[in-house]
Formats: sequence, structure tokens, C-alpha cells
Amino acid sequence: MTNRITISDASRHVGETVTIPGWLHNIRKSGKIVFPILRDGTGLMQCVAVKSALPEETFETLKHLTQESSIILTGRIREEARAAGGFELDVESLEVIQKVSEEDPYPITPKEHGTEFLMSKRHLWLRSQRQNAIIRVRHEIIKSVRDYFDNHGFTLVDTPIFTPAACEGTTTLFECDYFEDEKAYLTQSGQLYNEANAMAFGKVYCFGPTFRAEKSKTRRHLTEFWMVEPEMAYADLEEVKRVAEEMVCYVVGRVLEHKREELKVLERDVTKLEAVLQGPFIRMSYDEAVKNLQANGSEIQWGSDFGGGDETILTKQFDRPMLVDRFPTAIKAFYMAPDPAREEVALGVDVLAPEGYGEIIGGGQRIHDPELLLKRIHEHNLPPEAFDWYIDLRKYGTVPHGGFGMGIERAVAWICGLEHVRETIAFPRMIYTLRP
RNA sequence: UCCGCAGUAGCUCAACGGUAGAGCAUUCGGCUGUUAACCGAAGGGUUGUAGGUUCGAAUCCUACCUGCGGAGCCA
Repeated sequence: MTNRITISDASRHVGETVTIPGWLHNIRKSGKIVFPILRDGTGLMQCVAVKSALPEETFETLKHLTQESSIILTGRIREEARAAGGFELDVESLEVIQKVSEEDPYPITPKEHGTEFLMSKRHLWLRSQRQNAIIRVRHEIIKSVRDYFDNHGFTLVDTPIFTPAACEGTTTLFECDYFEDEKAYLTQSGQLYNEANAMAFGKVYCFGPTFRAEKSKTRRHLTEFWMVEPEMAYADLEEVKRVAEEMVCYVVGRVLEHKREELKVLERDVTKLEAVLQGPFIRMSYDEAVKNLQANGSEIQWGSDFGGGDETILTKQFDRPMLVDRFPTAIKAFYMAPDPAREEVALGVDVLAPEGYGEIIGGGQRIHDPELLLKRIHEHNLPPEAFDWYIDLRKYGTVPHGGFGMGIERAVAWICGLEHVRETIAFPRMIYTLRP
């Protein structure tokens, strides 16, 4: 018969006696009155326990509780301007599920800690308000990405994690020895399968984990990350760009609409996110981008890819994301369609997030001409027999098509305004980081 | 793999060739409106590891280990 609620619902239970199961986030003591801060995963609630209003044993037990002890508090909810959340619970009774030992107290104290230490306690760090807010924003981003595609005629067709060969030749792959006759690798993109699926369903997307065995140690890289990849039949580069822009705007709008509190916890400057929706994204060709960079002090030459600093120089000039297209064919994947008007550039596009965040999306139009595809496979020294099914797609009713991939963690880092992608996923996997 | 920076109490840091210290956390005491509460006291250390220089090393030198940042590659 207990009136069990969550802290996020407190405003609807003012004046009621309720029960909230949770954990002791912190406690402040002042003689005969104590203020336990209860955490239940949905928020924080300041509670008040007055010695004179409680049995001696209850008060003493509460007073000596340690941080993160699991407790169930029962009391009356009251509006209270002095409490952080605007509501307060007058404690009437207390059930202790477990008191955390004084000899081995909760390691994450309400003071400063370094990232190295916090990462080693990632399983506990997730309980903090800030980490909680990031993961909740991540959830909203993923949900809105799915909603966007679901509402625009895309069918979810997930692609395999085990693959027989590299989707894109250069990057290193994780090997797996289980399968008979040949080695398997963890996927680094669902794109090739997506193309088959697009010919079967028209518009598709896949959403799943991706693995890159790169020796990268930067704030933008994870070894295991999540990617959403739409692919559309009868679509050209312009359509790919249109969909990418519309989707990003939808996602940013949804986060602004539903996750204001979380953005506040993260101290995110929401005007920066609102600016994203104020007008069309900046459109720039690779040629223009190179000229822009050279004029701003970069040593980039036409023909090479952007360095990390280059993306920062470009994106800091605008308050909206940029669509940079028509990269040199030589630096792009074998399946990227060349511009018919200019063979040396490919119909590829990157979306660069503002404020220096850089690339969050890469994509473009694929080669649909069978002869050209075969030629490119040879030029890239790829074994044609490994791509026989992929070549089939060009033999049986080939059509212009394209799509893109968005890295979820990079999108989360940008929208949350984070320094490093490692905080955007509950248990990040990086080189040298497998635990916890 | 390469180039930088850093490892001192559970945590965040100080001491920079001459007795290892503070704040937080923990314990005890005080306080009926606290907001990373505050005030007083106590316990807590093989200074990342192994060598070397020196009368004496947390401090200087060498190697290694670990972490962080960057490059390449990418979402």
C-alpha cells in the first residue's frame, strides 16, 4: 500500500506521504537536524530529518549513513524554495538496504577528481549527475535519429557484425578465428550491406556498433562506437546532403525540446544549439575549403585530407554545421562516385559540427556503373571475388544511390559540449582501455 | 608506431638537493535550515618500478611501466 514514486515525479505528489527507494547521494548534518540528499536515478531530492520528530534510533541511523548507501525513505513531499530541486521530503521513516562500509567508503567523493581516476571507476562514475545527464541526452539522440528515419519511409535493416573482408581497405580490422575456412572480422561499416538492402527496400538504415582497430589516441576516437547509416536508392549527392541536414536539425531540435534540464546540468550553452536551427547549413566545396584554410594559416595542399586542426579552423568560423563536398577521388573509398563533370573529385560529403567539433557525418553517392566499379576495385588492389555479391547489385537493376554514416558518440559530444567522446558511452572502449 | 606532458595519503594537489604537508573523504566531538555546509581533534605514506650520482634524492641522471594530449587514420 506504499505510495512509491520517483524523484522526477515529485511535483505531482506535493502534500502526499510517499516512499522513494534510492541511494544516499550526500548528507549534511547540523546537530539535531540532518539533510540527506537522496538519489534514485531520475534525480536528486533533498530530505530533512529532525531529531525531535523521529524515533531516536531512526535519527541516529540516518545521521551515520555513508555515501551511496542504499536506502528507502518515506515521508511527506513539500514545496521548498531552499532545496535545490524545489521540493523537499520530510523524513518519517527509513529502511536501510545496505550501509556502505566506513572502512571502504564510496571512492567518488563530492570533490574534484581527475579523469583517469574517474574512468577507472566508470561503473560508479555513471551515478554522478553529469554522467547521468550525458547518457540521457545520448538516449534522446538515438531515439530521435530512429524516429526521424522511421517517420521518413526508411526501414530498419541491420547489417552483420561479422564480415569476411574490409569494407574500406585501409583501416585495421579486428580478427576473429571462429569461422571455418576463412577469417572473419568485426564490421567497420554496414554500408556495403546497406546498399544491397536499399535495392530491396528503397530506403533503409542500420544502427549498430562498429569496430576500428586504429591506434588512435585522441578525444575524437573510440575503438568501439555506434553508427547510424541510412542508404537510399534513386538518390544523388544533393539528396544525401538534404537528408543529413534535416536529420541533424531534427535531432538537435528534439534534444532542445526534451532535455533542457540535462543540458543545464552539463552547463551547455543552448544558444549555440539554437543557432544550428536558425538557417541552412554552410555549404562549401573541398576546393573552397582548401582556399579558406590556406587563407587562415593552414599548410594544407589540394589533394590531401583535412588534419584535425583544419576542421577546427573551418568550423570555428560559423555557428552552424558545414557540408563540405567533392573531395579528391584519390583520398576517398573505392565505391565513391566521381563527379561526372570533374572526374578528379568524388560526390562525397562530410558534415562538420561547429565549435571546433568537426566531422560527425561522412557519406555520399556510390558508384552505380558496373564497369567503373570493377575498375576501381582493381585500382585499389582489392580481390574482385570478395565483392562478387556487391558487383551483382550493379548487374541486376543498378540505380544511382547514396547514404551516409553518423557517429553517435561524436554527435553526443558535440550536442553535450564535451571535451572527449569517452564520456558519451557508458563503457568506452579505447586502445588500452578494456576495463571496467 | 612517432612526438610532447605527467605519476607524492582513498581523491585533488603542495614541497623542487637538507625532518613528506594541506583540503576533501573516514572516525570521534560541536551545531535545528544546510547548499561541494561549517568549527575542533584523530588515524592514514616503501613519493609508479629498477638502477645510478650524492654525506644526503619526492627533487638530478638512465631505462622501463602506466596515464593524458597530439600526429597518421577515421565517424
